[in-house]
Amino acid sequence: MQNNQRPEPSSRPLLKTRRHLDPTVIENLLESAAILLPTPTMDYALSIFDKIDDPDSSAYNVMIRAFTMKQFPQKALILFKQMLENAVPFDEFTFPCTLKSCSRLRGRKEGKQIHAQIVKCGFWSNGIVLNTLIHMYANCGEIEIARKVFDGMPERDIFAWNSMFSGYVKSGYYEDAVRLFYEMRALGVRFNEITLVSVLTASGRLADIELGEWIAEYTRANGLVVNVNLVTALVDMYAKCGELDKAQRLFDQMDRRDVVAWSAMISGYSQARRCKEALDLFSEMQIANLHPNEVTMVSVLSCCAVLGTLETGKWVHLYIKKKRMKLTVTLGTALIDFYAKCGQIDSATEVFQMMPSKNVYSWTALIQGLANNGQGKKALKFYQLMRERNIEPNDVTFIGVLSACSHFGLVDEGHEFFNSMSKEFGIEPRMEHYGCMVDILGRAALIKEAYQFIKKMPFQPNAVIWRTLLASCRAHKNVEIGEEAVKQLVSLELMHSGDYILLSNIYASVGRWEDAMRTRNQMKERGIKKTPGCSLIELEGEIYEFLAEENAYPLKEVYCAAEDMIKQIKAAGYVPNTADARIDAEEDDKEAAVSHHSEKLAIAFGLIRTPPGATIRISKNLRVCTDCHNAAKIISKVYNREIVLRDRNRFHHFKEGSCSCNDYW
DNA sequence: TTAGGGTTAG
Repeated sequence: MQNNQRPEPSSRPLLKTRRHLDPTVIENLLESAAILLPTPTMDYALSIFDKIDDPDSSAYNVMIRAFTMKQFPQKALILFKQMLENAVPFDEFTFPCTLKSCSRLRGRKEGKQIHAQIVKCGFWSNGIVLNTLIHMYANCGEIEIARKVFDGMPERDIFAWNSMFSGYVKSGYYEDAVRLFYEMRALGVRFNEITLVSVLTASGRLADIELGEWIAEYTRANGLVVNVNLVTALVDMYAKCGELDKAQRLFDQMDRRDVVAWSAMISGYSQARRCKEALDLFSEMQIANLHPNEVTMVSVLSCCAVLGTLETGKWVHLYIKKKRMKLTVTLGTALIDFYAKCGQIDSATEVFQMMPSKNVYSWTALIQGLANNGQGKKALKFYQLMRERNIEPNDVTFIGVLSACSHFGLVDEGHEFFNSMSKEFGIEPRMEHYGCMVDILGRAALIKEAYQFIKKMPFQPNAVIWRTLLASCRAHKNVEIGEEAVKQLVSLELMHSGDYILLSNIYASVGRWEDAMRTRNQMKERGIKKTPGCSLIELEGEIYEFLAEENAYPLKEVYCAAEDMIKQIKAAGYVPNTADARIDAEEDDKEAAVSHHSEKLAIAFGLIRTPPGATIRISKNLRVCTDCHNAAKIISKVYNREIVLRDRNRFHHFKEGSCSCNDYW
């Protein structure tokens, strides 16, 4: 070239020689522009395509394939429609990519229309077409149709089997995936690494460690440990089977760890509720210079929510914004849940409103968050809005809705929602929903009604139900039904230390101090140890301990001080109840959940008695729960006191009825 | 031209 300049990326030389009219040349050029050129857009390819007078099937196929590959599935389908309108004949290469685009878009309607075209054009026996058809149906939630196509195939290759496995796994039919794998082996069909990845996901979700170990052994024996996808699936399987040490060891041995491998390991710790370790690993990931993505952040935020590390979570949110990460439904929901659990309900609402798409999880997280942060009316408003948007609620949504009703004494509404579950939505109420109803009635002082409600339950009430009733009896001083609840708990052999404390407090509430002491002594005699419900008050370096259940202060004095504070809280419009403590606690820490109530009493006592400027430290590893939070807010206003509550991770500063929080690690 | 790993609400 004389002028040393590169030619413009156009077809000028071709035009000069008029070779651009040669269809073979045009098609090669189109393929290069659409598929081989590493450009993220399709502008150049489109300009060539538009110059072709009557594009044939091959030209369309190239464009459809390129749009599918470059993540423009919508455009691929538009071109397919154009082919139909322009009567361009489909061939065997048209369908696989078009169906893949349908899968990406979860377009089952479009997929079915394309299926009709496949039958019409006589491609119903083409193996590759059928394989992608299975994949499309399985990905669009039509797993039964996918299976019908699979079963109807005269010959199934590895693609057909793998499409079926991944379909089962993506739809959550893990047992079916495992069953099919055993069938495959019984038939002597060869599987490959891709098969194993899907089956590992299934065995992890089912906690089927036996199958998982078998695959791990197979992987080692056949030298497959070089496959990053397969090893990541193994790490994930071990983590989901509760074998975190094995998962970590395998992760450590990996030569190359990508963002998915790190995310799998972080989520492993997160799901095992080993949140501190998950966050440590997240720091390590950054030191290793690996960039987290949306999926990593979901696990990280979930840990921040559990630990109550507001500052860390806020940093994660800033990072998400700075890196312009996509606010996916999952990520948005994790953010809502994080902010709500840290008491920042306005930020949770803001995130919800920013989300481009929402599902039942996001709505439920917000409703639950609002209900737990004392905004029951708003929670119900969002439920109404959700219904107006035609989002179908599920069983979890109703736990949020019913708990909003209980915080606000909405008995009639509670009944209506409870009845609507099965009538309108075909959801049979579970133990938890009955528990919510008992709580609603109990908080509203309808103790007899709550008791009758339990009696009419269609299945045996569990200890939580009786404990909820017992807590209501304590709040509303009902000795008779309280004793009945205890009788039931004794018969179920599920009496906890907290139940004795509740019964003792019921006696105390009606001035039966001897019975109150007798109940506590009974607990000691029966060797039932109470998790110390103590609060520590840190004042000028000195630590003062408050033990509610011991005789550090006479029972009567502790009780009356707590009662006085509860009156103040009620006067300010909030109804405290032990059910919140139970909701707040870790699932495996029931003992702590129950003792939390006594702790709140101790805090109440401490708040009133301690001098200004004191820091109340929450004992054990519990978070400052909603009740404590609200109590402190109200006390700071009513008693005009500055209060600092401190739990494992945060300082909560209360002043004039509002709160600000700081992480301290 | 078709198949694969990590994520959310109780």
